[in-house]
Amino acid sequence: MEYLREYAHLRPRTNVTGAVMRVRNTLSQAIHRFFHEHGYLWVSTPIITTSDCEGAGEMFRVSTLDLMNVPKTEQGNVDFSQDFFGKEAFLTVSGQLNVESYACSLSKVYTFGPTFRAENSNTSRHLSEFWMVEPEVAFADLDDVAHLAEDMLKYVFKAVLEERPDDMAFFEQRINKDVVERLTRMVDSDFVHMDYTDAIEILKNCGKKFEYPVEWGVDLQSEHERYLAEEHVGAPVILKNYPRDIKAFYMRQNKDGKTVAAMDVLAPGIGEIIGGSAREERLDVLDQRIAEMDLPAEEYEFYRDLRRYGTVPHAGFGLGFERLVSYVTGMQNIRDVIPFPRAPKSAQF
RNA sequence: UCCCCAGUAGCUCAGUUGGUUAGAGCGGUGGACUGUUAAUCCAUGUGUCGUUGGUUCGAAUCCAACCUGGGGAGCCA
Repeated sequence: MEYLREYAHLRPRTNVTGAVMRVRNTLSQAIHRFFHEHGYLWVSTPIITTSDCEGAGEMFRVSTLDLMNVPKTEQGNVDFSQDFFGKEAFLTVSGQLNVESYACSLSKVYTFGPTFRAENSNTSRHLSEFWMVEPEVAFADLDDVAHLAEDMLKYVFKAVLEERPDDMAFFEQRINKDVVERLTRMVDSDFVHMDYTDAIEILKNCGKKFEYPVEWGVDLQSEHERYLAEEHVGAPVILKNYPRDIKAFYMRQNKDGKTVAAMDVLAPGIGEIIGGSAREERLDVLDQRIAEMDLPAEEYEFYRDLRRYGTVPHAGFGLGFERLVSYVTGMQNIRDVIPFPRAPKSAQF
């Protein structure tokens, strides 16, 4: 597979890539169909953004300035007022902040489009350019979107099993023998929902030695997530209500003052496939968080206005589309489930 | 970005106590033979041994840095 990535004329003609791309197509069609049938509107959020504070890591710069001859201000900084948009611009790392605006007017919306992260992530589950599905629901809480995630996953798994049995049989035979069985099992069984606090207890009492010790308040390491999803549950598990200190500023504070209404869906073999939360709709609480985390408040004005002028409780999540394709097909490397993978030091064709 | 492993012929790989002209299989090419069907037989290999530099009388082999890929970790989806 690594070798094939170097040959753009060959890779798409192989049986593996053909099967992956057919399943990928089925999954994306099924996602749109699921949301459409449930009354969601597809909102295409911008790919170019001038907000450098979307909160999810390094961004790619978008500019038409001449790199050999960059205009400078009197202070010697780069003069972005002469750039194409008259200010700094980047490729988006998430449509969430934008789509929240539309959730608060159209109630049930989702984005499905490319996102870009300039992180130096060299792993089999990260891409620099990947597609993300982000539903956002007004008047929903964390449990609502946890169940939405579960329903959506079951719907698209069922669609793949029904529409692509030939390709799934191929993956079962050649890539991963469990791939059909685990999807079939999941379609008609309830997901395990678990509080972070309970997960910590399970990890502490499981008798297994971890390289990183477990304690309430720590971020779960890969080895912990893997134990929960692969050994303890043996299926995707939904973890909820994480400590506030390890999560993003926009997640809704719980009453206990310690945790935040966040959830992750952990899939065996892949890890985090979905990350979501209830959004903090109370302006004073949000401002307090922005201050605590030392974020530039002036960058979040439109986001604050969304609370200031008639606020609405809402929640949503982000699904890494390629991670979903990886899980469904059993393909181990995420670079093999996208037509033209982009990763650090790698952007051929 | 960190740790580990790998990079030798078109492909898959062998080759280290450092030693003369660096190997095999497959493929390719030329020929022979043939009721073949993964044909067979004979012939045929001057390859920046990933890159750059260093150690040495001598480096594919030892050292350093870098590049690319794989596995793991971090970041996250």
